[in-house]
Amino acid sequence: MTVFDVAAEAGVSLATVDRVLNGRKGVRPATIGRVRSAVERLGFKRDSFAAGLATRRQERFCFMLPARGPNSFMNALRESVAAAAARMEENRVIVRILDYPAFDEQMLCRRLAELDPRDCDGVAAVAIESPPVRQEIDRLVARGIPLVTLVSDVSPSRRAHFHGIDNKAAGRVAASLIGRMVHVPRGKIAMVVGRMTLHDHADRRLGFEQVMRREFPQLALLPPIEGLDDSTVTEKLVGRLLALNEDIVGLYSIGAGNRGIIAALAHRRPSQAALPPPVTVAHELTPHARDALLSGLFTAVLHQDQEQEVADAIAALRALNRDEADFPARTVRLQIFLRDNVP
Amino acid sequence: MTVFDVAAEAGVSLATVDRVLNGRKGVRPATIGRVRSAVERLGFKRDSFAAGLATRRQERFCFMLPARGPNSFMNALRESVAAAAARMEENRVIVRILDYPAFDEQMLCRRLAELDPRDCDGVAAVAIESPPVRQEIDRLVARGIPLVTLVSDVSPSRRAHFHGIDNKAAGRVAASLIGRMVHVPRGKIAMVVGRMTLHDHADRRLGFEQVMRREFPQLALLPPIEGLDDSTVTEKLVGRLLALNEDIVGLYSIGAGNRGIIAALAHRRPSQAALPPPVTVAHELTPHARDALLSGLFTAVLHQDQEQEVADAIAALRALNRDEADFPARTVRLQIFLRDNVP
DNA sequence: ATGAAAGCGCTAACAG
DNA sequence: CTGTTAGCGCTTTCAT
Repeated sequence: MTVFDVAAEAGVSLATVDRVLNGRKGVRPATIGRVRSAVERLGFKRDSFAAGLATRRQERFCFMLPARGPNSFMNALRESVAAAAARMEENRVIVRILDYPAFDEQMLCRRLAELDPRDCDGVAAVAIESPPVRQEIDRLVARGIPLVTLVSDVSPSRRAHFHGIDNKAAGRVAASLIGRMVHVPRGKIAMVVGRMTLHDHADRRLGFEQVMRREFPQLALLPPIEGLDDSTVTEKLVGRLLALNEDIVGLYSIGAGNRGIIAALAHRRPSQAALPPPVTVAHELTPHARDALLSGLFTAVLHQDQEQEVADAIAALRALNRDEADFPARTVRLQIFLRDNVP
Repeated sequence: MTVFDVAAEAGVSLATVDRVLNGRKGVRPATIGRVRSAVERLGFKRDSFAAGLATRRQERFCFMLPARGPNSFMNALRESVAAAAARMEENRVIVRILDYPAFDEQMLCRRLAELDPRDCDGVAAVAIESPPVRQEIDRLVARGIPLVTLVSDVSPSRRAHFHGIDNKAAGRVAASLIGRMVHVPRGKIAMVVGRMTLHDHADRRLGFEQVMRREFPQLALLPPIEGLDDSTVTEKLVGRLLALNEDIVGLYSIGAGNRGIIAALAHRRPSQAALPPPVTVAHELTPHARDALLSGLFTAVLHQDQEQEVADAIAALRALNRDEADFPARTVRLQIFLRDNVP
C-alpha cells in the first residue's frame, strides 16, 4: 500500500498524489477528488519514515533560558532541554540553548533582538512579564520567528502558545491542601515568591489568595515576601518571618529557593518547634524538596513535568514551522506529590 | 554526515559500519574499534527516518482487555488503546484489541492459549491474579510471545514488565489524604473494592491499611466490601453500609463503580446529611468522578495516565521484539486531582 | 495542471 | 569476517 498504488487506482501519477496528500496547490478539483477517493478506498496511510527521509529539511530552534544559577528548577529544565535536544537530533531537529541573566529583562530583550530568521526557525523562552519584553516578542514574531513561552507566560503578546501548568489552578490547589489540613481554628498563612514580575509566580499567588479568602477566611494571609529564587535570601527572610509570627500555620512556597525554606523551617526556635509545623506546600520537585517531603517538613509538592513541557514546546515549534495553524496546545498537568508518591 | 562518510573515515564498507552500529556480530574487535572512533570523530548520528524506511518489518501486538461493560475506566482504556493503535499504524505497528469477560479467569486463559506466535509478536494484558492465569502467561512466554501486564499485574510470573501505577503507594496516598483531612477525633473508615482477585485493588488496600493503622489509629477500618466494579451493586452495598454506620468519616473507593458511590453519598439519610460528608478518595477520573469532585462530593481522585500506560506498553513490546533486554520499564506517575485541578 | 525520474540514508540479501 | 548491490516509500526537481 504505497503512493504508487494510490496513483494507479486514481489513474494519475505519483507527483499528483503527493500534491493532493500534502495539500499543495496546482491540482484540478476533479483530480483531487479522484485521488481522495482512491486513498479512501485503499485505506492508504502515509509511511512517516519514508516521508521523513525524503524531506531533507533541518529545523533549528532556540531555547532561551535564564542563565545557570542557584535555581535548581531552572537547572533541571536546562537538563531536560539538553536531553530533548540530543534525542531530537536524529529527527533532524537542532536545538540550541541560549541564556540571559535571571530576572534581567533588558538582557532578555537584547538576546531576543539578536535572533536571525536565517538560522533560527523558532524560539521557546522562559519569559519575564514586562512591556519591553512583550514588545520584543512581538517584534520577533513580526520578523518571522515564531515564539512559544515556556514555564512562565507573557500575555497578551503574539507568542503562539504557552507551555506549562495552569498556575492559577496550582495556587488554588495549594490553598485547598493547606486549608483542609490545618487543624487549628485560626492562624496565619505565609507566601514566598521569587519575584512578582514572574508571571507564573503572580498567577499562583492569585489562585492561592482567591481560594484562601473564599473558603478559609479564618486563616489570615500575610503579604508575600520576595526571595529572588535564591535560597540564601529566602532563608533569611523566612527565618525572620517565622520568628516574628509564632502563629504561622501554613506556608506556600511559590517559587524556587526551597533549600532556604527548608533550612528556615528546620531551625525554628524551640518555642515554635513545640507547635505542630506549618502545613507547607512548595513547588518543583528538586532533590531538596524531595527530601523535605520525605522527612515530613513539606506536606506536599506541586510539580510540573519539565520533559513534557519541553517536548510540547518543540512539537509546537515544529507545527508552527509547517504552518499548521490548528496545533492543539495542551496545558501540562499539575502533579501533586505527597510523601507516599515521591518519584 | 551519513554511514557512507563513516565508512570512508574508518576505511571499511557500508555494511561493516551497519553491523557495528547495530551491534550485529561477525566483526573483528579491531574493526569495531575503528568504526566506533570514526563515529565519534565525525559526531555521526543515525537518521531514524532512513533507518525506519529500510527495515520493512511490521510488528503485530495484541491488547487483551476485559470486554466492554459497565466499567468506564476499562472503556476509557479501550479508547486509549484504539487511539494509540491508529497513531502507531504509520510507524508500522499493528495493534489488535482482544477481550475476555470481566473477572473471568478461565476465558482469559483460553484467549491467551489461542494466541499464535505467527501472527502476534507480543501481548499487553489487563490480568487477573490467579494460578491458572499465571501458568497460562508463563506458557505463552515459553511459546515465544512476550507479555507485559497493564493496569493490574500478575506476579510472580514470566511477564516482562508491569505498566501501571504503584498501587501500594496509591493506597498510602489515599490514607494520608483522608487521615489528614478528617477533623473529628474518631470515626470509621470504609473501603470499597471491585474484587480482591484484582492485584491492583489488593495492593491499594494494602497500602491504605498500612498507613491508616500506623498514622491514624484513632480511625477504625471497616472490612472492605466488594462492588464488582459495577455501580448498581456498589450503590446498594455502600448505601447499606452508610445507613448502618452513622459515623463513617472517610471512604476509599478502590475500584470502579464510582457512579454507585456517588449515588449512595448523595442519598444519605437526612440524619446523616446534617453531618459533614465523609472525606472521600476515589480512583479513575471518569466523567462521573469528575463531576463528583467538582461538586465537592469527592475530596480527591487518584488517577493514572492511560495514554502513557498504553504507550509504555507498546514501547516495551517493541523493545522485547528487538531483544533489547535493558529496556527501562517506568512506573506510571500517580496523579492526584482535587477540585481545582480537574482536567 | 500533470508526469518522469532522481535521490534521501539506511538495512538486508547475497557474494566473496 | 567483510564488501557489493538493490531497494524501502516518499518528496522534489525538472519537463511537458
